Amino acid sequence: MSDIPTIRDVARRADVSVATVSRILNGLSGYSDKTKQKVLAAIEEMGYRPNAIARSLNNRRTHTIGVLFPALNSEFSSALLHGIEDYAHRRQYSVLVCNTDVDGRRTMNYLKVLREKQVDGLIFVSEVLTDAYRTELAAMNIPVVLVASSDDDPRYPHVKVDDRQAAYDATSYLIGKGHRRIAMISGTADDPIASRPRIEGYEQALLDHGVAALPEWIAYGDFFYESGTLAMEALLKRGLDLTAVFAASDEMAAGAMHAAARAGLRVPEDLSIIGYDDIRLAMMVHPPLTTVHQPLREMGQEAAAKLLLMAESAQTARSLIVPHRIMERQTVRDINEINST
Amino acid sequence: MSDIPTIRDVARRADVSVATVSRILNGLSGYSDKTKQKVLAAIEEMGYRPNAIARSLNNRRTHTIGVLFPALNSEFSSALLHGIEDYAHRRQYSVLVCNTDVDGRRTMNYLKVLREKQVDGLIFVSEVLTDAYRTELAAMNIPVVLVASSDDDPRYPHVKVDDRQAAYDATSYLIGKGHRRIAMISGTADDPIASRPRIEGYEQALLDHGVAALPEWIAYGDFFYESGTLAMEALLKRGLDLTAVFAASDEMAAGAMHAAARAGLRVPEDLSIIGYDDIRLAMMVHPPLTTVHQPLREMGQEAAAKLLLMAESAQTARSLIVPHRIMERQTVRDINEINST
DNA sequence: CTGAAAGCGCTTACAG
DNA sequence: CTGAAAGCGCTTACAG
Repeated sequence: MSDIPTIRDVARRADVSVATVSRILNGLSGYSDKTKQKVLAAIEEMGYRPNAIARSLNNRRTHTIGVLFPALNSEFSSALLHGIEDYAHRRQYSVLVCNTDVDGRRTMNYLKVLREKQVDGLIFVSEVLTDAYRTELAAMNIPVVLVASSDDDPRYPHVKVDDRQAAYDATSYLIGKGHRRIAMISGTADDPIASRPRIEGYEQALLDHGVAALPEWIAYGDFFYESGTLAMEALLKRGLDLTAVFAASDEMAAGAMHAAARAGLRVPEDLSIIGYDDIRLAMMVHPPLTTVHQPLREMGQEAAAKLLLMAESAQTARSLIVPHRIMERQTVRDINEINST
Repeated sequence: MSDIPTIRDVARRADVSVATVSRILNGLSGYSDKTKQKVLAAIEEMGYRPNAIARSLNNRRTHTIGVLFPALNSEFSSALLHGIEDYAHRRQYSVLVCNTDVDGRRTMNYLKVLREKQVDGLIFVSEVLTDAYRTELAAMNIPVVLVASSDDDPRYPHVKVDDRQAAYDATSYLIGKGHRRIAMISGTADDPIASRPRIEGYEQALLDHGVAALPEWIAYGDFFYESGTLAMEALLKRGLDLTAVFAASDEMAAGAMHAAARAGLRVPEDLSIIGYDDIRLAMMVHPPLTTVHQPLREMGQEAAAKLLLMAESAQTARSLIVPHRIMERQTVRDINEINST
């Protein structure tokens, strides 16, 4: 009595075969309306629910996707996850979250688990594929989409902004406001996605406007708040007499604002700061942070959409560069006005 | 050749039965060391990985748990999720995230999906159980743990702080700093977990210190930033001449700080503010927010630990009230000093 | 120490 | 329109 009813129990009760119940459950054809009513009634009475595990064993589809993040506890990740989960749910898929913790071993471990659990697809967030991952992915033979990252292998499409261009635009924006002495707070030096291209965009913008780009104008952090404070302090110590800073993440920008305040600098009166990401934090700091907006939620949705497309049609999706834009708030001062006054 | 190898393929290759391969895979006894080597070699050569779906069908255990959140994109949720995921992973469990979106229908929908997918347990975050949920949960017959919420049913243990006491302590802290004209920004009025007890704690602290607790000193928000700004503005409009505010979430506290600044009030010089949660935002706003610390990450871990205990031992875990504490930063001014100067 | 066989709860040709 | 039966990839008594 306390046993969970199976399709057999339903069949017995409705006095039909399990095949018929299965057909009705799956909306296939091949039964009279009378039979259908009888079966539906039995299902209702018994409180029957199909076992998705058993179903998956036949179908070889679990309607579950895996998402790998390097850091779960950042707004960046949760905004993306929100978008992914949203789309997946709409399409009746579930999402398994994996926190790789910026650690290769944990990623490999997760890949093995996800393989065993037969997920229908995988989304990598902010992670660069190593050869080991590639080997494992090839063996898994399921669709993969990268978010805020990219790979040369066409089998692994990505969804991201044009980081180089976005950094170029952020820097140009500062220049447009009359700034010339612009420093940058970059993320981890060796990150080929979120650091190198942004540095290049920053340098290119300076060069295109006749400003020299010097290494000592760049300080390195790790994208998190504390490192932004440290980087800003380092920059200040160098005595560069700067008027503006471009930070490669909003958290680092907030950290920089903190360091500036501690050094007696007012933002934006004494120092202008522009961030990157436009996570909710940006609008919650004071003054609200001018930053490069990345449509994180949409990026998550797009990535999920591509993944499911690949999972259900076996075709490979195309990469997508989503538009970024400068979100003007109150941390950048226009010095042009001052000069012309 | 491109087919994924199964346990049968391994058995054939190692020239043993599938039963033997299964035993070796599961670390059971009953085979010679020579056989073991042979099988392990075959597994290695073929790149075989057991199919967890098939295994689950036998075991009736999926080693997967579900977590339901009302809002994925808040630091509050992601800190909890981080703790849950962390513990689950250590114990070889996977976690399925569900964003219920403050919407009953979506919760019921998720419960059905999680039931079909045969999760081994469920964690509800910040959600009050309705009768409909209870019915479904009873039918699922799997362990459930509540986080930042609670329920009278002893089958559903919880992990949370003592909200009433925490609010009492926050308010008392303000009083200890010489404040008497203390307003409160509460969360959604009808929330029996995160609103009622905190309001009671606030009022009790006032009363215990001989200060009248009046309804007009309370403004209501929804825990998010924007509502904090609005609530603060409403409070200011009432002309209460207040010196301090207790906000029931850090986001609302940050919003209140914003409104205060816009009204020309300096924090903490003109207005003291204390928040609730101690999410990372609290240390990133300026000045850093004094707040009630909830050990979110640990709460997530504890909840997961209780859930797995229940899932694996069939005993029911006990509820846990975790310790909160006042995290002193820079948004509360001590007026005692001033008065005595 | 080892294997044949039943079974987990479904789906899906196949036959009627 | 309907059912018997094989099969999905494992595990687990049971027998030897």
